[in-house]
Amino acid sequence: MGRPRAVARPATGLSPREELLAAAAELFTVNGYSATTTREVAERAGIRQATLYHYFRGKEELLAELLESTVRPSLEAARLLAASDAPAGARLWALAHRDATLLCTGEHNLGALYLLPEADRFLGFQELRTALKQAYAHLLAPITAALPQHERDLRADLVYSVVESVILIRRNTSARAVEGMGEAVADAALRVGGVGEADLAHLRELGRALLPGR
Amino acid sequence: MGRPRAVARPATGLSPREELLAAAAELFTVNGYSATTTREVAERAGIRQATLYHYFRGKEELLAELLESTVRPSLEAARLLAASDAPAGARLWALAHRDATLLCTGEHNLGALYLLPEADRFLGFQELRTALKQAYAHLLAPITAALPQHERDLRADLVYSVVESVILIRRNTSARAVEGMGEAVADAALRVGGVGEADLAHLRELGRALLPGR
DNA sequence: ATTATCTATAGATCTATAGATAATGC
DNA sequence: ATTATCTATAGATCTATAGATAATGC
Repeated sequence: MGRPRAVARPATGLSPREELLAAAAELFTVNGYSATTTREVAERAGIRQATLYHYFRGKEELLAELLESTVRPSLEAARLLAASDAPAGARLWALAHRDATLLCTGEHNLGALYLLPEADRFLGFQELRTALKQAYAHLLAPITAALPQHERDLRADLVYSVVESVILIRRNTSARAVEGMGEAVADAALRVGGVGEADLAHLRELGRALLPGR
Repeated sequence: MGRPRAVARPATGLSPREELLAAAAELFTVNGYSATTTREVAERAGIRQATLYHYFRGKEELLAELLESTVRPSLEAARLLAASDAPAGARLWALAHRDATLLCTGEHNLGALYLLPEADRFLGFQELRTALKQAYAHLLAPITAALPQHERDLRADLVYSVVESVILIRRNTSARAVEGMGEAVADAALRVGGVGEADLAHLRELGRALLPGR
């Protein structure tokens, strides 16, 4: 109920709030946060600009919600894998696989939100992301145990950003080449971590068994 | 000559044009393009907003210039290495090293400009970047010759984005941990490409000899 | 005369708020 | 009465241009 919309449209099955988030997701990822106006978001969702404020306190709340809801599933996967008793390398492979797959699938390239300069200001999001990064570092630790600390930190950064690079690949190629991306990225993450081909083949086998939906 | 500035400042040795570019570099990389106003850029450079238009046609020209001047040195390195007769793997290592070092050094994290959603619109820049990406793909080709085409393309994307991930690392850690970054990234690029540890040690040796300043 | 700078501002936004309106529910 | 929406708009920008000004050079 409530006053009818000025522009009628076929129902999407989404709530107005969800329609607004979907519209913001598309516009923020493609055009950026500051370049996107509340009017564009609202009209794309089929409502007038002012009505957006019935569902969100402002533009910032839209981005905050998108950022957190995007990183949360990855963090959830990290927590599940932390409980497993498989070798760390296998869990790292599975985490990278799951994460890359999450970043590849989905209507929009939501990971691109992480790259927005504005994302740094959103502390709730940064906290979740730091936790995720630590999960990677923790799983990598046994693999790089022999290296000096400085090298280990660098490896951890590299492994984490190999996974994030899916975002760049998806943007650059603009194709939705999801096929095999999970495995390719998980392999790449372990290779960058310093795992040799023989160990990798073994860990990949174990890692596959840890993937969801099995 | 010309009318004196409203706000006097110690001379920087830079031309007004260069001061404007430096100011824009800092603001665009930290706050983004759309979030940065011409007033902020100008006042940071020590002049009034309107005077910016004496040196640039508009805000877009500032970003266009920064984007192209950032990617050009990498492309230059790629062209020099294309002429070498060292093994492709060694040249790939050297290119990744040079590129990572360029992205790490420098006052601002200029590579972050590549990540701006607005960068896609700048065709001159995109052309240069495509050429650089092709240089990587060309050097990687002999290494992945045995793989099916789809895998090869994916590897090429991964190798290229390992190098670009330096931008993300530099932003995330906010430290200027340049030390060893070139070698770490070049190693990581070859590992992702599928080079084993024994070959890597050899190619690294050859690659070092190709670095500038030797 | 030339030039680098300035002040002032037109015109076009953009965000967020105020308050009206047109539905349904009780 | 409640609520989701609307229209209208205040106030705050922001970009780019017009035209004045204060130097130097000839």
